[in-house]
Amino acid sequence: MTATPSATLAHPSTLAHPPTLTGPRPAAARLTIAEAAERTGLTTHTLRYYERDGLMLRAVERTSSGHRAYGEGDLVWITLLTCLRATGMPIREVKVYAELVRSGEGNELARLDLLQSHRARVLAQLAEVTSHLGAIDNKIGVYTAKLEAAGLDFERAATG
Amino acid sequence: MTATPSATLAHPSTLAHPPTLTGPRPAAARLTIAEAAERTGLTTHTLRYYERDGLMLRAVERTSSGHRAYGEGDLVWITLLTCLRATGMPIREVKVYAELVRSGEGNELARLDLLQSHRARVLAQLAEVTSHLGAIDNKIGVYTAKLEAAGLDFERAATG
DNA sequence: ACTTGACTTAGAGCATGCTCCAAGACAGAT
DNA sequence: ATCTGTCTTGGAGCATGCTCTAAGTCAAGT
Repeated sequence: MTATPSATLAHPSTLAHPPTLTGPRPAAARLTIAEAAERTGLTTHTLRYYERDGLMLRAVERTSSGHRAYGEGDLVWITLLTCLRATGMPIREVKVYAELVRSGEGNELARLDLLQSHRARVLAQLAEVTSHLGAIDNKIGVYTAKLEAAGLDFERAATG
Repeated sequence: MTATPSATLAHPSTLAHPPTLTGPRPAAARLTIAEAAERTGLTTHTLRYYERDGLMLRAVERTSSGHRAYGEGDLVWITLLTCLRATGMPIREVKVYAELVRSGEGNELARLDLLQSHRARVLAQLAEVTSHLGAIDNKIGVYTAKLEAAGLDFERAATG
């Protein structure tokens, strides 16, 4: 389980030192897809699916044997994806955002627009859910009162 | 367009007076499925689907020609369904709730349990979304600052 | 009588977002 | 050398929740 010297990238979890890379990334710890899945809370299936579907900024790096090697930047990006998805942004739109980021600087206004209109939708949805939750709370109140009354009756009957 | 006397139920929207019903419901205004759809914000397709799928407390009444005639109670129930669905309760579980209500009094505790655990899930989800929204807000802040800085640069360049 | 329009049904189709499968590659251990 | 475990791929499958279609019924209008 020691670091094996390799011209290309060996299996990430076996590396004590970062290998020499030909890509544009600086040396950093790499994770297998299983490790990335654990850190992000997604499944390996979902990670592959996201990459296939164009949600990643670029193809994830590979080891010499073709296995994915996730870097810190990948994890940060996946975390953002998770925020967007968890707030209900459809994959289609996440893809648009990814394309904007991928195409480099100069479109910050477009990114901001996208995020802000998403934000507005999320706020609207939060308000809607909260309001419907209020109605459900009322219902809960009705049943609670009913059961409390029944409970008192029961106690009265049992006591008296 | 006046009320037509009928032994059974005529087309609801043509009725000036409630017809005599053999069912257990008291006389009340009845709505066509299109009207019910408009009032509830659902589509006629969805209303039929909900009924087929067992989400209604009982089969909706019919006119003599077999058309659905929604009563006040139906609309109230559909409103509750909408609250549950809009807060993310799966149809499967709405069906369980409907079955509890349908089976009459005596299971108020079960209904309360169901509603309360749903409420807990909704609160958890609201918290999660709110937290992720915070991360998105940060991102928005970053882009806003960036663009403001660029705007100042632009103004400086244009002015000086 | 005929047209129009809203309704009926069973059942098919679709959008979304995963989730899983089968066949194969490869590294490390025995 | 072979076994084990983790990975790879393309593509199929699935759960949810509608959404729509086709063929037909019916009542009212002309």
